Amino acid sequence: MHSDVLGELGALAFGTRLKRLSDRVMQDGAKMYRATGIAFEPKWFPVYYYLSEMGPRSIMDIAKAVGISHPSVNQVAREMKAANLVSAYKDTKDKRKRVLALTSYGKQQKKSIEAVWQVIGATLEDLLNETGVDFLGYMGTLERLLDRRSLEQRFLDRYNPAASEFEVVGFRPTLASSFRLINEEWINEDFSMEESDR
Amino acid sequence: MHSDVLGELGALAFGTRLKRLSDRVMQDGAKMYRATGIAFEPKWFPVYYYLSEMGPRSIMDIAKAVGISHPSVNQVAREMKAANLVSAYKDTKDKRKRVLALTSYGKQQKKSIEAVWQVIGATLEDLLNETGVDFLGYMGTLERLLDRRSLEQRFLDRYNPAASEFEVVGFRPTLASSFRLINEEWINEDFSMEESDR
DNA sequence: TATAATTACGTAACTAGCTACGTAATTAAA
DNA sequence: TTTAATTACGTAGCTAGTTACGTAATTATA
Repeated sequence: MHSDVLGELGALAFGTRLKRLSDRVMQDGAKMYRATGIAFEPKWFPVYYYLSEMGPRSIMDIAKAVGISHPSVNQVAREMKAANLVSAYKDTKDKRKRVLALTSYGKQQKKSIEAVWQVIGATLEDLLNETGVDFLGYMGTLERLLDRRSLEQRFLDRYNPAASEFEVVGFRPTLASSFRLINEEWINEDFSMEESDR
Repeated sequence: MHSDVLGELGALAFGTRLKRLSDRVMQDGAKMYRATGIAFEPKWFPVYYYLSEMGPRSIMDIAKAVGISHPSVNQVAREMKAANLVSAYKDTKDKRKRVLALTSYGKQQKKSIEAVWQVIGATLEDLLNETGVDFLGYMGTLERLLDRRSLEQRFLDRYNPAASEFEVVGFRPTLASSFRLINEEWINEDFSMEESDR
């Protein structure tokens, strides 16, 4: 499809490819819901599912459980409220908390939504099966590896090993500083602009 | 880390998890560049790499090659131009086209950028190796499967098989319409709003 | 060769996440 | 029991992509 420069690049292009794949899947996800005519959006999925399984929960509970930031939960909540799927009320024990719950309409919709989920789930399952491997399982492995030690931390340990907990050999500390130096000169660069700006 | 409701859900949560993982990797990607002090952003990566390998190329060429939309390329181009990494000029043969090229400064920066890429690449390679499987390879398989037949198409064939090319058995066509019906009633719903709105 | 269709591009507005920051409520510490 | 630290939340504004749409240039067709 795309001639795909990214394939050649190995691990370096992992992030770019992952994002491209994720964007593709999410876009088609939205199209799938739209095709069914159901009033539901892909980004509501984790919050709706969590509330329907666990009952009323606070904003932060939800954020932690589904792995997104609390402002995102808030945003989703506003939209789902507008669609009459959830309502919100203050926790009486802890007045800082705002608790979300499915409305009766929200609960009642579950059957229809689950029917759509069933088809989407089967579609994805078939796709993943076609890879011939346990892709979801490997993705889980990756998630757990990053839970243990973030990509940033992994990078920093390698980039500036002197600052690392276990004081590795080291001729690297200079590397970090040299990048910084290289980068500070660019201001005095002479450069030749071409035409066409729009 | 997150108690993770999504793991239980199997293939259905694939998109959500993929996005969450991709967001995580891209965020840390930005942090890695920042840590080096280099004036470079993750989203410039595919465009910069493509131009440095292929020489001057038009907006659409780039968009197709790296698999993003042309407005995105445009946006990236504007930023890279502001950073003096690329310049743009009209194609003299085809005046619709605008061609991007690395500036002399842009070319000259390649060594420093590649030094950073080397460390990022090694970090990612180690991470991926820790999964114990050829994760990139499986991701490639998935990409190719979706190139052949999009997720949306796979869904539609299953959801409304009558409309499919190969006229499958079928008691499903009704499914699509029933969803639509269910969904059109919701306007007349009675619903009980609770307090707390902010 | 005139006209229709297509292509390349730019702009605008939308999406779904994020960080940063401020405020109120709760919990811990002095 | 004051006071300090922490937690929960809301708002604002950023990010990196998207779709939709308009215009100019090229290509194909009648």
